[in-house]
Amino acid sequence: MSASRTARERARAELIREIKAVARRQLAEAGATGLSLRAVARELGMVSSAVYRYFPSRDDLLTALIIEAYDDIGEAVERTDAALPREDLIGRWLACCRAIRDWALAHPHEYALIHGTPVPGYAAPEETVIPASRNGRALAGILRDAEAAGVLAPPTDLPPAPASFAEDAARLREHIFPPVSDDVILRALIAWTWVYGAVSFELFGMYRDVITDRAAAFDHGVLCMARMVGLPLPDGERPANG
Amino acid sequence: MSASRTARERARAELIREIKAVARRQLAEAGATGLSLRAVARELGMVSSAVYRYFPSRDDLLTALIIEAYDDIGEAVERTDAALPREDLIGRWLACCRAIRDWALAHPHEYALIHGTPVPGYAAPEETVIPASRNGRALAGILRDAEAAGVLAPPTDLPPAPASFAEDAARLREHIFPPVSDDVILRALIAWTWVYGAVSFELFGMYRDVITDRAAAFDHGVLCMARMVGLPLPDGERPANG
DNA sequence: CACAAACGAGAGCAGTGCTCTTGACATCGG
DNA sequence: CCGATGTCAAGAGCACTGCTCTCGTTTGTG
Repeated sequence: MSASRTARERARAELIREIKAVARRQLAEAGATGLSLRAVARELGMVSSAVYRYFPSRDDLLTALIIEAYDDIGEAVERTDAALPREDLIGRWLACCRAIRDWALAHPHEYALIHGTPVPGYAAPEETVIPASRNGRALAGILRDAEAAGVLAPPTDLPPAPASFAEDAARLREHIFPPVSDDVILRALIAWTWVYGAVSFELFGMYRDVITDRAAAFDHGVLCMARMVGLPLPDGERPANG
Repeated sequence: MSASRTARERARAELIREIKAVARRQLAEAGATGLSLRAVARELGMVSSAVYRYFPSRDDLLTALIIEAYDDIGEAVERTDAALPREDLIGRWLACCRAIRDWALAHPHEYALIHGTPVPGYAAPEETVIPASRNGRALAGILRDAEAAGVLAPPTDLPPAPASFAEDAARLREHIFPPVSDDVILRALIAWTWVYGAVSFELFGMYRDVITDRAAAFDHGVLCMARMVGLPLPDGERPANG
């Protein structure tokens, strides 16, 4: 299985790896539209048509890189989460969100690839749907542990989820979310949305001349979102209330 | 002034307008990277090099289109806001956010241009910074009216803004925000971030197989954000509390 | 051993952004 | 009124792109 039989297959797998490695480097330097199959081939010392033996088109190579990027950020978040004590819920939540931001800042072009404008005529294939949900899964796992520990206390002064969300909530509850109310599930999606919105805004320059200490502002937003879904805030961040 | 003197100047202005119109149509159809100077020229019945007399490079044409897009969405929001009674604060807030979403859904490629991945080596020039803040200004205006009416009641169970935000808050308070606390200003920025994050997620397919009734979910998120900044919720959405 | 599949190399097609030169035209000063 | 000046569209051309096709050659297998 893992040990490819023939030398040809081993060479093929190795070459695919090399192509992806070079492509990823070029992607990191020049961005998605700057990724050139010919340039990749040139750097590898072969001719452009040879690359087409391994990736039938430029978009296929791009798709492979997108999947790698999803895996990369997904693994970064999961590793961060796994390194923390399970009972430190808010610490895990904050760390996971920070991991997303840190990864994005370290890999701006790859982040743009997976959370930015889809390339020209490029439609995200089905293969990219599953890895895209990994980060959401990690955050949902924290919610699950919070629910199991009985510490989930969502604020009651927010509007109720719309009735049309009930079916979605039921499906999500079956697959990745703990058995919490529709409200909490939708708020978790809102939080998930915000995290990526904030990272995108920061990366695409929207906070220029607006927010200086973006790391601190990001943490603050993440804690606000945690409060919204019902996670207990750390003592230092809990406001004075009677 | 407005009446250009020579026939040559008039012809030039007219041609610039035509180029931008054709380019915008092509942009709407094929996206940013699908915008081809040669194709624009072809459709206008002239040769590619002639276009360079009016736009020194493809990026300059793109920049012009970006500015137009900012103006377009900015005007859409402001017109929406102006059409509502000033005292209907939450109605204006909701309508403005909906206007952003509606515009983005109607002009996905242009939205991607201004809030998606920056094009390859393209760095957003200074001209695009000012029009980018128009939408934020509209939302801040609602906050201003709410503060003036004395109905701003931000929840107290959220963490306080970090100290490092004080300088930014002071500057923003001088320019576009009403004299409210640092907390409220930062929460408004969080809300602003969320709105665009949600629109981007929807547009880029992140809600596929997650949220079905995206309009309702968007409204719900917008109301949650309104509650977070302290706007009074409409009666129908206010949860039962004592 | 023979045959088929896989392979690298090269030529070629249609397209791109952009530059440079050329010749026609309009505008303005003397 | 006429010539100098500047603007214009057009075309050729450069370097690049994704992609296809055809060559021999190499490699693995029946």
